[in-house]
Amino acid sequence: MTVFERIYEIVRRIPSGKVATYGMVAQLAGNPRWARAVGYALHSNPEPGIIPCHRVVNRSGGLAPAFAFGGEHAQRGLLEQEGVIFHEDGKVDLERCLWNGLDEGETP
DNA sequence: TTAATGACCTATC
DNA sequence: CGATAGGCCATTA
Repeated sequence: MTVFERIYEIVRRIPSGKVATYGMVAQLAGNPRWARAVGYALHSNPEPGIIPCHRVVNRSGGLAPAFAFGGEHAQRGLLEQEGVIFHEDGKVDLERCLWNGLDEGETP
């Protein structure tokens, strides 16, 4: 049992059309300082295809400089396909697509 | 066990 | 706004 497993649980819980930040995942995982561990966990990506790493972005709303799926371009396409809004800067609209941590409980 | 690594975050200049 | 520095943590070799 590792933080690893826990992080995957959180990432998997991210609903489509929304994105979560490493810090958020870390916090949901149990500790807000696992941000780095989260990045490492996804980098390891022991279960590709099951873990939507493309839904995980940094605090700026931008992805890693070298995404594993095929680059940031691939991620942008995937997120756009899910309904995530992107800015001209190539960053995600955290104001609209940032996951609040709830599977369905929105905040109207 | 020690040392090294990393897809982070925050603060400061 | 861009760049730099430091700090935190877990995983791997």
